[in-house]
Amino acid sequence: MRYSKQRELIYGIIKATSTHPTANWIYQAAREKMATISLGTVYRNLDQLALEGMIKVISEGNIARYDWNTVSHQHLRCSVCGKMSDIEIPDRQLIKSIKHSHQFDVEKIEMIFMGICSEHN
Amino acid sequence: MRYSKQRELIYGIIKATSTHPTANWIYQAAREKMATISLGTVYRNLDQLALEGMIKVISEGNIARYDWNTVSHQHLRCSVCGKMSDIEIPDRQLIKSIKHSHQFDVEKIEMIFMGICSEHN
DNA sequence: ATTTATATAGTAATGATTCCTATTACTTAT
DNA sequence: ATAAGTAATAGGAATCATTACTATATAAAT
Repeated sequence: MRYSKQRELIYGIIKATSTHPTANWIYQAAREKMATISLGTVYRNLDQLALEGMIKVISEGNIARYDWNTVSHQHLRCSVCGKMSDIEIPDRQLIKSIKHSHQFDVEKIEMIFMGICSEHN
Repeated sequence: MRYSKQRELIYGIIKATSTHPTANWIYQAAREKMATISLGTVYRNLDQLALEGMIKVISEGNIARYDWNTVSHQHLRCSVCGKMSDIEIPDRQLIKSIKHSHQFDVEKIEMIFMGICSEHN
């Protein structure tokens, strides 16, 4: 993966927000800095950044979201305001017990907790 | 929601499999029994069945899957064979601790454990 | 049986994502 | 510094899942 200013721009945009943006949101933000950037470039770079482990992909409700926070964490999604926030869930014990009970080697966990956030209950 | 033989057919197809099928898979299966059924009908009925709590929707990797098993459970997804299987995860304690730590009322949990199943490790 | 309202088939439209290709721009060797 | 080689880009077309639209059909209520 060699350097490109498009990728630097895209990565910078992701790192500067905590809104877990979609590809299209990132594309719109990128266009304000570089008018000619294309949506395909955004997708390709998101894929590559994810492949290199520099960002995380969250797939929920048939639309991908991207997250600069790559340390193991999960998400709370408020059904009122739609906001997605981070939460750390200890999973060592869980992974171990799944290995025992199902002989399944867990490599990646994606949890989404849907409900009502503190501002809307 | 009034009776229709299309819905009965669709529900029957879902109940008869444990493959966590996609809408298209269900549509193909339905067409073998009723040649004129339309994809829109499949989607509409899946939505309605989910709304009534008769089936569960699993959204993973930008494609929805449907599950007749509506009791709380989660999924293991094998990255080799793609098979998705069920697992029960006790979540009472987890919900309670999220309420405490984040003042967030969890209503629904979706967990996907990606890794290697017992047949491929 | 008639009326009323909901469901359907068929098709068009949308939205997210991927694919394609000619062009551009890093990188490396000269 | 220049040229060659390779990877990345822009722009647009194609694909796939899902939703929307509309005229017709069918279940339910009277």
